[in-house]
Amino acid sequence: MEWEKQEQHHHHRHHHQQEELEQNVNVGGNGNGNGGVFYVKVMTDAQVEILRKQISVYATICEQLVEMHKSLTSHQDLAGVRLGNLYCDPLMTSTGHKISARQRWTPTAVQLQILERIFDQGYGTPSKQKIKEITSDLSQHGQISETNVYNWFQNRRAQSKRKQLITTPNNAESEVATEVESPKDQKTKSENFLPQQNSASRPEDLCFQNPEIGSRLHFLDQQTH
Amino acid sequence: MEWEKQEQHHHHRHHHQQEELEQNVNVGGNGNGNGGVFYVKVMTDAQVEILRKQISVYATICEQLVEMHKSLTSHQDLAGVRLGNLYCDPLMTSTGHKISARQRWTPTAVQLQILERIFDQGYGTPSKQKIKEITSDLSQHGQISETNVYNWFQNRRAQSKRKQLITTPNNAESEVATEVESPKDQKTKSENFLPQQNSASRPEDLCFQNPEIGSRLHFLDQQTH
DNA sequence: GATTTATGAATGAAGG
DNA sequence: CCTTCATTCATAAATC
Repeated sequence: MEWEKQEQHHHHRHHHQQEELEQNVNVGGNGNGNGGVFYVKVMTDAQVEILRKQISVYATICEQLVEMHKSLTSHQDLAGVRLGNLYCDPLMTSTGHKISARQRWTPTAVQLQILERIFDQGYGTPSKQKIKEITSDLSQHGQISETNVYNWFQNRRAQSKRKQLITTPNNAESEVATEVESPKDQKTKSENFLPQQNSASRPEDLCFQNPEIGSRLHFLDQQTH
Repeated sequence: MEWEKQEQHHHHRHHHQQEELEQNVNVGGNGNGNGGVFYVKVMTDAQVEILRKQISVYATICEQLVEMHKSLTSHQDLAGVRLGNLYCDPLMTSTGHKISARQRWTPTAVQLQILERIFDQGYGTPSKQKIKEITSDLSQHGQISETNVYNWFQNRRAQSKRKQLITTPNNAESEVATEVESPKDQKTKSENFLPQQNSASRPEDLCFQNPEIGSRLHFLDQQTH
């Protein structure tokens, strides 16, 4: 749609508010020259649809929250928390064919959270003894081995380091179309969505540190009522 | 900000899709006198980006709610709930599933050509220095980052390898039940079953794999079917 | 425009 | 630790 096309034109622009103002003037000033106020739709249907889609995802997350609460409070240490009617295929096909099992460990949400917490506490790679403890703890929340834990810390640290390297080194936002990337993300030619800018726009920051954005939150409240 | 002001002008409207459509017609019909329908860009890029940020904030809030809930419901062994310091990329759930859209890099034709040429020269994964050079070169032909280049080579090599395996099934294996992974076969994700509770405890999976998502704003009606 | 395919990206694991 | 590879997931692009 038109917005996408324009996005192309703005590949190298900066996402500053000044431009927002300018463009807003354009919108308001288009059409006839009379100074009269007419009502324009402020979002296209497609845009609204995108919005709706995303919001519905969050809605579902909230729903899942409820489900999870029920599950966890009713049988907390059950091996499998059944969320809704997830596709939890029992392990067999009708033909008795070999089914490929997931061959690598995948941390459960709870495990991940715990791991992250430990990681954030700042100690480096845990000692072997520590690993054992952690593994023991985590095994309450799913299959896990010491090797898994060890690898996880190794990889987590590497990831952290990498991110820092990419985020830190250049501060040169000076001139020409510095479409600076955040760690991994690329946006480039966005067709459906808006360019995700650098880490400055991390919602965490916005949410907990940037009062301005925070105050804008109620917009969505309006939308969803 | 501007956009909010516009919102003010429309305070009387409801946020229903039908009305969106109607208003769209209005937009098309106003302005200059020609009877043709023209479309104006109704949100500036900056405005849309702000919106995106807001959504992103909600994404984070939802995620943290989920995390918090997990903590509260399974915290027997946990000291306290730390919401703020969770590792979480703003745009992703803790499981790495993307919530709000983040565009992924797509190589331009020229970039692709160059990359292929370098790849064909046979050297393996370029060194970091090489990566930098390549990235630098390619950036003349479009948005790109070193990570993109690195990933590209990784994936390209893997692809090459896969193809070789497939086109060289020399040794006639006992064809009975050994359906080797064909390149398209990798989508059989629903075959994850495993005795672990992994998949079952990840609400996010459900969220994003549910095809019903996307059209409705029904908050808690979402899963009732 | 729904479904399928190709591929960018994320990450667990292995090797050094 | 670092690098590399294998696997997986999400999605852009292609196809129907």
